[in-house]
Amino acid sequence: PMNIYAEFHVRVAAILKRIIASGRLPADLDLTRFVVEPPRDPAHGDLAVNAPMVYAKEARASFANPRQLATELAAALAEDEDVAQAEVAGPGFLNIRLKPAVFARILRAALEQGQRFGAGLGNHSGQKINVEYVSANPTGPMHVGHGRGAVFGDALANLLAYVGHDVTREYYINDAGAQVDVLARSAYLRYREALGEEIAIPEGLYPGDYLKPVGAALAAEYGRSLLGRPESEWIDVARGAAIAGMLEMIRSDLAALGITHEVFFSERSLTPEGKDAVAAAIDELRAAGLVYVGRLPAPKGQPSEDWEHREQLLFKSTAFGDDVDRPLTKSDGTYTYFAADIAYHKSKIDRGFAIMIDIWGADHGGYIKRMQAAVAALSGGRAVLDVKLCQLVKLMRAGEPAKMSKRSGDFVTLREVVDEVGVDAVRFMMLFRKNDAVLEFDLANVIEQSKDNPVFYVQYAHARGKSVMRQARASIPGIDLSIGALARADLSLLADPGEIRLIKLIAQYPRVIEAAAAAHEPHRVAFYLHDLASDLHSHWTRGKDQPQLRFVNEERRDLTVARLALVAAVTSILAAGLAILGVNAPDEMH
RNA sequence: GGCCCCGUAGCUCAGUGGAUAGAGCAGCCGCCUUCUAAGCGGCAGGUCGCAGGUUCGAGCCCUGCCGGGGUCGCCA
Repeated sequence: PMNIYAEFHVRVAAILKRIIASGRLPADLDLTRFVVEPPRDPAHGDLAVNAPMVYAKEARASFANPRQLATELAAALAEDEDVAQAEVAGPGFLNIRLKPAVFARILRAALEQGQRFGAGLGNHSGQKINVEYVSANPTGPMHVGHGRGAVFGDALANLLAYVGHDVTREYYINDAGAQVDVLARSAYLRYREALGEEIAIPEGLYPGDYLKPVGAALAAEYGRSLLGRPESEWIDVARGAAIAGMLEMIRSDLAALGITHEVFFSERSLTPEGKDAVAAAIDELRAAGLVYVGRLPAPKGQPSEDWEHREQLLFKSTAFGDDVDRPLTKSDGTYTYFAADIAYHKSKIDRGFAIMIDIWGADHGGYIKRMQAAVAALSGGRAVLDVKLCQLVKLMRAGEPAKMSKRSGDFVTLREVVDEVGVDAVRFMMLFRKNDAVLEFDLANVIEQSKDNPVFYVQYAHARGKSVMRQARASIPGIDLSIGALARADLSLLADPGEIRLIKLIAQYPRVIEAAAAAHEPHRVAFYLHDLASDLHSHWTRGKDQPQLRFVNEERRDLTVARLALVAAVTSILAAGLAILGVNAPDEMH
């Protein structure tokens, strides 16, 4: 754990507490309100503290203005053994310049902690988090939109695990409802086809040929025994085989993306076909007075002709901030998807998860409030649900849009994209954007091996770092580049602005990780890695015009070891960050 | 009509309430007898959709508009 910004937040808070003890600041001052952060302009120093301005109002009684409070803080910080200079700037900023030894310490920590640098920060030790992602319906292959949610959820789970949470990765199988019966009928047609019949897939069934293997398997297992029978006699068999086949396909698609889940949770197991946990969940809500029979107002705007005003079983989600109460049963008396989802989230709560994160497609945005309402109701407010919406993916090829539609049977599948451009490109590009922004994904661009392609750019920086290490071993026989030797290097030799820039960026890594994890935003890691790669490439190239800046200097073994310590730290962080994103960090490019 | 997301350079997008709003692409000008030029440097490019408000301070928070997308019982 080596977050210099967090460390100094503690130290500044300690000074503020002393001022509070002296009676010149109120006792109830909220010490979480100020921040210690890297200043935007590096010329301002290493750390910027805004506490004097944040507490200007509370300080007014004892301090004439924020600058005066800043001056007192600066005087106290000047005593800190890590501080080279603390000065007041602007309206009341406190700018801190750190001693070089601090950065040497951070660099050593990065080297020695390796893939654990910046990990396990904060107080997350073992806190259980459930991350539910993908949850594509088992009715066909995954498309690129599913892939985005899958990659996002997987990277977020990696990130949360990295900072010390006990993460469970979960997939909710939507294997109940009418859609899987449609799937079963489609599979039955493929079964007949497998037995030699000429078939046509009618409108409304799934036309994709991915059901052919299911049909063939049914034919192999049941022969002609299911032919000519009423649907009621074969639908359970066909459904079971089709769901199993589709799940196998989806798991394989996910495996190709490097994604595995610990838990696959069946919706069907919750419904009356299973243990009917839905009834139990509804009973629990009813006991809390949150379930009633009533009528919903018709939707405003475009009036729907088939709207039928009638009574239905409703959950009082408005008691938790939802816009209207939500139905638990359909007109035929069966449960809504929402009712089953309530039972599912109750299961998560019962399994001890106080923090749940669901990754959904953007078309489910209107569903968030009711689900959070249900979680609040079921947990008595002790559990929280954060829902991350992934916007759609516009799949392009050299500027031309590529169509995709779940039911068309001829859309571009996720698997095809992964096979074409590789898992690294797919994962990185999907994480190189905020989850709630529409993603334009150009197949032609992401396989380009140039700086236009951020995946390649970051991977190349890693390979370049490794290459420098190889080069040093080759040109300086007997040089010791073990972690121990690098950590013992005289890091005060690193004085070039380009080197210092890299060291300071390394120092920010733990902070970036912590912030990304707290905000549930893995894309911040991707952007940070891009910045770090950029600084490494930049400094590397400087050695072209100024040979004295090159990492490897055969005349100066001590300097070389110090510089390689820097390179090794950068390389290590690139590898650690890429691992969080689930992207490979190659030792050389081909 | 209600709710949710988006609106930042010509394009694609970053930007945890802080100081002079950043990057990549596209455009223009440069750098390969080299630790991999698969790279780097520079120039140019902005009423942060509009208008109010909160704040010492707003691209960020609040309200209202405008534009784009999503969604609104009996799909999941």
